Amino acid sequence: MSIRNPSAAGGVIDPLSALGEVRAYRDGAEVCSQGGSADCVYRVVSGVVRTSRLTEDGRRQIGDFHFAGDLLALDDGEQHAFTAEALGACEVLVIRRRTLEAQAGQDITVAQALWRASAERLRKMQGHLIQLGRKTAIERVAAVLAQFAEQVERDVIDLPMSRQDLADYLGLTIETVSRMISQLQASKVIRLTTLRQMRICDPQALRQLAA
Amino acid sequence: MSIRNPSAAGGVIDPLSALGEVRAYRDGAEVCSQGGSADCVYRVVSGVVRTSRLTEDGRRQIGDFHFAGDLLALDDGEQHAFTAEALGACEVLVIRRRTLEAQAGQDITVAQALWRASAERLRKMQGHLIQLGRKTAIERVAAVLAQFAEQVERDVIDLPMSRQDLADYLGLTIETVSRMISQLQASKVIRLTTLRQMRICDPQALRQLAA
DNA sequence: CGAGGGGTTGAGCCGTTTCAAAAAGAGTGG
DNA sequence: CCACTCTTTTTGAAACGGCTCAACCCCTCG
Repeated sequence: MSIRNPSAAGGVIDPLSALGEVRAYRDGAEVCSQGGSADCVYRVVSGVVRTSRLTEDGRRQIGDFHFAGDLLALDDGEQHAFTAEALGACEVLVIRRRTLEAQAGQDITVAQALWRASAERLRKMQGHLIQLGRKTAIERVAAVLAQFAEQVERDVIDLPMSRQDLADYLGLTIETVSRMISQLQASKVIRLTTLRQMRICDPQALRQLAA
Repeated sequence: MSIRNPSAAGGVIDPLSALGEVRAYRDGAEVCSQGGSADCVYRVVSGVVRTSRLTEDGRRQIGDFHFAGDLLALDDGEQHAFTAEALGACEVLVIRRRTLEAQAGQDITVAQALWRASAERLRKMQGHLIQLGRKTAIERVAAVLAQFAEQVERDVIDLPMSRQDLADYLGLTIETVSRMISQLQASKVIRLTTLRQMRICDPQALRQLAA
């Protein structure tokens, strides 16, 4: 979530950062590719990374938007199940999987960090599952906006992703997302300042709509 | 998935079974409850367990159907995010979370088993996510049936769950699930022997439909 | 035999998608 | 700074897939 450096927060040296190198990615750059051999694990240092998966016939589902501190590709076996791409400029800590596994075998704090990170991903994914399975369009859009607002702890949120990205995250079409945003604006719950920035005018109403 | 005892397969003694006790549950019995304090982790020994989550207004989403060997509640923090219930008679290995964490701190094989189990859940959940976000009703139903058939490696599959369970797993209504099953039967892809048992007549067509 | 619970089927409705076009930005070169 | 183009977003109208509501069926059980 929004924890920048979970381990450092407890006064402990972050056990992961020493295991890999930080790489910079520019907007749209591919961090790893679906189907590619999964020999690395990633942690977002700065910026936002989107993970997505393509079906054979071209339908896309976005797994999540990952912010600083989030670990990626924990779930992969032989091959990456997801493509990860930078939304805007990003820095990502890249760790070789073998290095990480070796370290997890020696260092308990590493093993626990991995387990905890996996558990957090699982929890987030469960929420996503309910969104897609049981919520209406307006609920999904309201929920994702509320989530972003909570993450930055502000009423003004910047959207690093396109409407298409939002649609593919929410299991909707771009048109439906656009309509829901317009609807939220019409009912004075939010107000767009630019296409990619909005102000939550009525956070309570937004949470209510998110159900 | 269908791995009965991943560790024993490699000739190693299963590191988890010694850490808890096996309990028996009868049909419909609750293994753990959403919102209840998450002080245990579970592994299905025999039978099928369904995990589900209820929204405040009563909508239900089933997370998964868990078969022998599957670990449950790995994802939970303070409270269980899901309710787990027995579908038919079940045996479940119940392990205290504190015991497990302590053991994971000492025994690398335990820590790795946990990580691997989490990774597997994560992967399975990603598939589920695409189903809910991007697939049509017929594709979802075909996919879950194909999945069951693959699991038991037979063309005759027993459904331990009700139509309502299937609907809540697939993000559909009971009527739609029923219609899709009828449709599959009309097109000779499957054939119901009883309400809860069917024969896959054309496995290839089923996979095709699952997309 | 009657009651009750799951499952199926039908008709009509509604929310989301689809297709199409206009509007608003963003980027480029003069 | 303005014209021009290209892309993204918004809006509109119509079609469609899945949902809702309701009746019916089929078992099981008492």
